[in-house]
Amino acid sequence: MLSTQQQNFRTARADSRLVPQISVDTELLAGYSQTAGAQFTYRAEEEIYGEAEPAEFVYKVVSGAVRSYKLLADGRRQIGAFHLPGDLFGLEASDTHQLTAEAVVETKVVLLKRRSLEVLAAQDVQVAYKLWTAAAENLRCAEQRMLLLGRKTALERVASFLVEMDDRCGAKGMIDLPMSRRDVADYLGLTLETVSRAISQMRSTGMLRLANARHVELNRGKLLNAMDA
Amino acid sequence: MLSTQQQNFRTARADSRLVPQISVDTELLAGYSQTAGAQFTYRAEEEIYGEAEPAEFVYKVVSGAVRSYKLLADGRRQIGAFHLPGDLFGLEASDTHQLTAEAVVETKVVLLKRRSLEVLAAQDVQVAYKLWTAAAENLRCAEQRMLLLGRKTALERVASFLVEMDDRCGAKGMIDLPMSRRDVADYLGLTLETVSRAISQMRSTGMLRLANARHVELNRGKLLNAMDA
DNA sequence: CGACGGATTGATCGTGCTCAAATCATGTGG
DNA sequence: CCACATGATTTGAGCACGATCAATCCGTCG
Repeated sequence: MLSTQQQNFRTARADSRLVPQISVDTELLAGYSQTAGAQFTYRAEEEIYGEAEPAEFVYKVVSGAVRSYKLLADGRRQIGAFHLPGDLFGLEASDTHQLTAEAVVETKVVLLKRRSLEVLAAQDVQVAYKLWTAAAENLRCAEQRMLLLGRKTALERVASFLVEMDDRCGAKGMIDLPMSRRDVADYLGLTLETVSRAISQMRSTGMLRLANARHVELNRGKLLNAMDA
Repeated sequence: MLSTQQQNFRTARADSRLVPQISVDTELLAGYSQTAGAQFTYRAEEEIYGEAEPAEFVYKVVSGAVRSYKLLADGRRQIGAFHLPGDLFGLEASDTHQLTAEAVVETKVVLLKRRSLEVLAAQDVQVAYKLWTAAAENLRCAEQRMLLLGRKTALERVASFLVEMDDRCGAKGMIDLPMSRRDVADYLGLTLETVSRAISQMRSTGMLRLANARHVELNRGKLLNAMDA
């Protein structure tokens, strides 16, 4: 089911303003190791939790990739975030999850009981403070995405996405996308055909090259011009 | 310059899942009263702070309305949130603001030094915890808006907006919009003409009535059907 | 090799945007 | 009080970007 390229998507996270899930790891995982350090592996396409389910755990991606999304009644889907190795997700303040989370490819995560995290936060100001900055960082990414979804053209959206992924992955200019064109489309508020056409157009204008559909080599200079803020 | 209807927009906040800025008031303002309780009034259209400016203060709306937005280089604007009486805004974890904030109409705010809030949070777990839930609540609203911006039709967006405003205002089913059609459009990722047409269509199908352009009476039942999730 | 799912490309359609004009509301000065 | 100016809103006409429907193309795996 899994291509090797998909399985190999586990590069180190680079520092970036665009990274949606934050690395509060230090403090959080100090407490984390005391409480519940279960590692778990989800198969590709497997659901991790559903929207409106009780938020029992917080997750940290070890390897693989996760998509968090919302659905409308008729099946329209908006992916709110992709979670890559190093990212935390499922960290709600409310007691139920706000989005559904699924493994995009085979994905290893470590689990932390939300309850114990809250206890920790109630005792340790450092942890509580980190929870705040984590949420605030996610909020900043969401604000950036609102600008993209509300006001950018298809080409700008795809360019922004590729640059974001490049920033979040290891080798600069070389991206192994773990997700399908449909996932990208649902992340950017487009259709998969429009995403494909945008990528083809970028290829023809030398903004990028494709080793295959999932492996992209960026010409960041040209791409950033097409991107706007 | 200001219509009386605009000045009168200061209804009490109702409890709602859609409210973007949260009421952490209790704890925060306990600390707040110790530190800096300056009240300030901004004229309509006046800038409160600019994107990328140092985030020196946190604000709480007393009366009026505030818009927070981002711009692209060519002037396209995405309003990330409207802040109504009772809402906090400008509460960043980073040391610079991520959006520009402007008074929509004449607006009274109370100011709190961000620095003193951080000091407070470092001492008091309750405050730090409240900061987290505040940011997380904002994040939840942002996730909801991403679904709207990425996947809803014009009609659904306007319907969702009106219901949101209704939930956030006092008298149910009666809304006094403080903002122009252009502001609404930039909040919903549409043009002002499309917003106007959507409202006209809703009027003709009995979903709402207009006393004037800014005063809307909703038929929530019919409206909610047109809205989807 | 053939089958399958994902991606690309093509042709056409439609929602929402653009450009433009008419209408309405509010405020000003005669 | 009314005529007029101004700005916001509504409405109209035509267009364009991205969606939809459909046909290959390609890579992977049986």
